[in-house]
Amino acid sequence: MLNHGAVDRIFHALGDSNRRAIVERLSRGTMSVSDLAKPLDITLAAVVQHLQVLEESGLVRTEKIGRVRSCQLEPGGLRVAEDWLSNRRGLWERRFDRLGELLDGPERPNPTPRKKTKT
Amino acid sequence: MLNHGAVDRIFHALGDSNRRAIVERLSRGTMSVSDLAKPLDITLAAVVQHLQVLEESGLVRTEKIGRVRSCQLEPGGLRVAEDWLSNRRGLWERRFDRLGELLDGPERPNPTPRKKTKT
DNA sequence: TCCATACTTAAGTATCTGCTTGACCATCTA
DNA sequence: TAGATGGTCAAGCAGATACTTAAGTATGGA
Repeated sequence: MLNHGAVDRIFHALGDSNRRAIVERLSRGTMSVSDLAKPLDITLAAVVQHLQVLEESGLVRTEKIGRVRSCQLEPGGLRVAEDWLSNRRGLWERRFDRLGELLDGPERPNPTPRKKTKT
Repeated sequence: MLNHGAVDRIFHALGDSNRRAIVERLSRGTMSVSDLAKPLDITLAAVVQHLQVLEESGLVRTEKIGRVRSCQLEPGGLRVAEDWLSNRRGLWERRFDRLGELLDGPERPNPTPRKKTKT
């Protein structure tokens, strides 16, 4: 399971609940490492390690100013994950619609915006 | 990190690349366990274990018909993850916009991190 | 009935992960 | 300049995780 594309790193990073908690807090605003650590019931060092993972995955950007490291969300990272999910869901739901058509005619209450059929 | 809400289970499940590969294939159509296993370079038993995790997280539904277990995607599971992500991103981007307005216009690429106030 | 197919389950293992401790460095404030 | 504050780094450990093997069950077909 040693893959390591961008998507892999992002979903791996989001797989941990403390890291998701960090993303959650950062979505409400930029924050220092020790501010992030405060409500987290783990040591500062552990938070730093989580931040490393988050930064390598592209979900978070950090910048050190003086002795304080300021952390902020990188929305593009979230976007990548979101897109992966919505593409998969889209594929499935389109397939499902087509099956519905086959089974009982063109009576779909949910009009999927159809573009060109690829493949 | 022994949380275990729905979101936790879903992101944990998506954290593994083989499990994501399974979701990927299932997004293209219903499939049996051994069909899923074929391109995966791990044993059938391992695939069954991954499917267990996916099913418990609500990302996949399976049904046994005769001796074949047929697996399909549960789009609602993907939806939960998607929503979590887009909510966080939304929060961040809305904050970002507001800050941009405050500063001087709708196009601030780099919000200056404020550092002077203590407490 | 016999064999193959399609899983299922349990037990064991190697590797990974999250976390801690403790020593350390850099910056700020009095 | 001294001490406090904020963060960094490395080593090590316990438990989680992904995986394997091996033995077993249920179903389908000849």
